[in-house]
Amino acid sequence: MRIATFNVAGIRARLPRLLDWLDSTRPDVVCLQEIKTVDDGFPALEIESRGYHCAVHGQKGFNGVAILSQRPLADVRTGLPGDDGDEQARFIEATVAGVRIAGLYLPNGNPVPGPKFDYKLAWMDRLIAHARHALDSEQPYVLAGDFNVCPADEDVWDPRRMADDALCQPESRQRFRRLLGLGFTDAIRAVQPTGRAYTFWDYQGGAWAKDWGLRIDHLLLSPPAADRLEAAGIDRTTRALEKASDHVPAWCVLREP
DNA sequence: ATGGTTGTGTTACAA
Repeated sequence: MRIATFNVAGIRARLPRLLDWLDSTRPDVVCLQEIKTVDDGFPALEIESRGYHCAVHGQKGFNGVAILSQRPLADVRTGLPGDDGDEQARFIEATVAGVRIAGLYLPNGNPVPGPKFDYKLAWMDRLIAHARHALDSEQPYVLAGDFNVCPADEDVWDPRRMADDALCQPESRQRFRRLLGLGFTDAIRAVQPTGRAYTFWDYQGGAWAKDWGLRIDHLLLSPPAADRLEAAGIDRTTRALEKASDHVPAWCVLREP
């Protein structure tokens, strides 16, 4: 089963690129972030015409997540538990062929310090609590999405210039490490333990041309999921296309049981 | 030097 995550930065602007990529790579499941539209604005017909079911958790103008799957999506849940007052559409979860898959768009958190950074850390605490609960099941569990966290300095084009950024703060990294401490495996680092594996290049300042990137899109696998890990990678070349997202897809392949 | 780019949905805001 090939599972991918892709921050599209606006589903309507990105639809041609997304459809081309679906046709050429044919992932079984795709977690999308930053669709930036309400449920009714999601181009479900076009995506269904490529053979994908859609589960959507949208929001007007900002955020918004979705899961696409060639096989039917079961037990869809939307919203991260732990704060009934949280209106931001950043979390969706569904089961495909016995694998529980969460698609998440973690808050950016800039500027630091401030209320947005406080919200990021609180959101990560809720994610840790939810993930710990999900691990109680023997069911394979995958957390896939834009985590807005660079786990280590080698995931940053220039750690000194990014030192004040919310994506690189010790508090953000500590919470990411706490997820790994629960037993999750970082799929990309499992196949490529060191070196550059960027998934994001800013639109500004010619970042792509200079390879000024960040690794912030991740797939975390529970132990029963990691046992089935066969391959993982990053579709770097999509960043060079016309009308590209500032993120590229990251993916992993789990052996069929 | 407080810049630069993109998307959404109106012309400000988030990333």
